[in-house]
Amino acid sequence: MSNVIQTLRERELLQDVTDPSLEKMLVENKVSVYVGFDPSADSLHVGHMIGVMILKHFQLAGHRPIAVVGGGTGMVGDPSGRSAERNLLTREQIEVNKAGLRKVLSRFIDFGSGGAIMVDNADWLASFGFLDFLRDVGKYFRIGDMLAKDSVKRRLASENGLSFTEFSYMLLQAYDFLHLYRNYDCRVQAGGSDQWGNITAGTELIRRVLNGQGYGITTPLLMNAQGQKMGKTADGAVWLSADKLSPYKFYQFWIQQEDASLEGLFKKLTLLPLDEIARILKAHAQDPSLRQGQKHLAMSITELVHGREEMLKAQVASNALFAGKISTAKDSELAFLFSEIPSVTIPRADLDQGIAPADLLARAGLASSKSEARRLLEQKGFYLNNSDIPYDTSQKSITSADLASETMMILRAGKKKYCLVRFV
RNA sequence: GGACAGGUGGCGGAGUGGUCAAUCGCAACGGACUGUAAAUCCGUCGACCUAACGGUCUCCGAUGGUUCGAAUCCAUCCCUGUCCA
Repeated sequence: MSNVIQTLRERELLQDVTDPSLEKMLVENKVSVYVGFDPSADSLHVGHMIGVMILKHFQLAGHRPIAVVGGGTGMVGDPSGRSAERNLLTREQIEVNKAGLRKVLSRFIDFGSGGAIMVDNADWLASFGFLDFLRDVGKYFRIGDMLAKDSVKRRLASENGLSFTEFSYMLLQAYDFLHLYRNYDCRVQAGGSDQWGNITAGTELIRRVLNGQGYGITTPLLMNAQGQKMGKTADGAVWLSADKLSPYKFYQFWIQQEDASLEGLFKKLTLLPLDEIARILKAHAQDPSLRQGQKHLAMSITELVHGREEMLKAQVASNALFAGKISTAKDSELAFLFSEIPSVTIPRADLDQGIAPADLLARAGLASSKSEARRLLEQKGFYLNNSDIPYDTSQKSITSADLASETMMILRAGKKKYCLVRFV
């Protein structure tokens, strides 16, 4: 059996381990490992990818991943790493979200027979009576220990404080681990570095109740070179499902990464062998302006997340758009872009009458309001049909003379935000 | 239940009767430089109308009130924190 801990270490996926004997244990035994996913949305985003990759590496090393969906804990809310209590989710919403998570996860991890499993902690938490919980779980926790947790200390010191519900969260997560340890022979829990307190609460509980040995590992959070959390764009989170973020936008997100982030992203989020990563980075360093590294990264991750076909489409669309001016194209050449990049359809009659540039920008969604569209025009940030000179604002309206092909027009806001408009 | 401190734009945080659509920082957006990087510099950053000058509307937890005029004063309510019971 391969040494998964060594693999994680090499790929910058390992921050901390609760006990050094874990490495040896994992080499000698085939075990189950769990990562929890919060059902606060119906999909996962890049921030979750680390946890997903952990499960993936464990599976590749012959272990069994358990994806725990927090249908029960999601009703409470984890205070770790957040500054204020979040809104509680309804039972119905959690069900919807759970289904979404399963769909995304199954693209990474093999849930086939004998493979990974997914469980919902609502199955054992929901029917757990409060008095039983206090007696069977609560009595193993010391208030002093709980108050000493970093996540609790920070919140107590903040002006938001924390509610009893949030304070109790660690008991629930600790109990999850105990339950999985008992029923699924799950020996390891992995999570982001902000989960350390919750994870050790679990290993402690296992020790006290069963005199057993559970292990925990934490991973670094995804950061850029400036140490800021990664994974947010202007549109929000970088989702892993195509219906929340198109493969084109996903691909673009990676294309736009800075040089300094490449190595870590390759190691953490792709399955490329280390020597190949080294080779790519070396080639990139020869002439960074070619952006070979970013292109390779975008290809690898997009293929992993959306599949080869979607990756290729995103790649072709990107290459077409970022190649330069498009003024005498044919509909047949542009049509494939319509489903790939942000697109709108506008009645042909409107175009024949002439559309004010600010109107068009707002309708295309490149500006959130007309005021913003005007601003963009004023600042020379609107480019028509990929021209390299900004739209001439002395022109009052856009007409059929501005079409790039028979029925289409390509709008660009700033350097890299595109919209394809089709007039029918 | 009591005492005190708070609730301001995506976030942080000024403002404490008019000159406030609200200083400033961060984030975001546009431009310059580049490589669809980074760093730096310049500009913008509630909505609507206008080619523009400019104008209109909504806004400072909620609701009422005082005033020619309120984010700023008063009342009630809601929420948060700290301490006391």
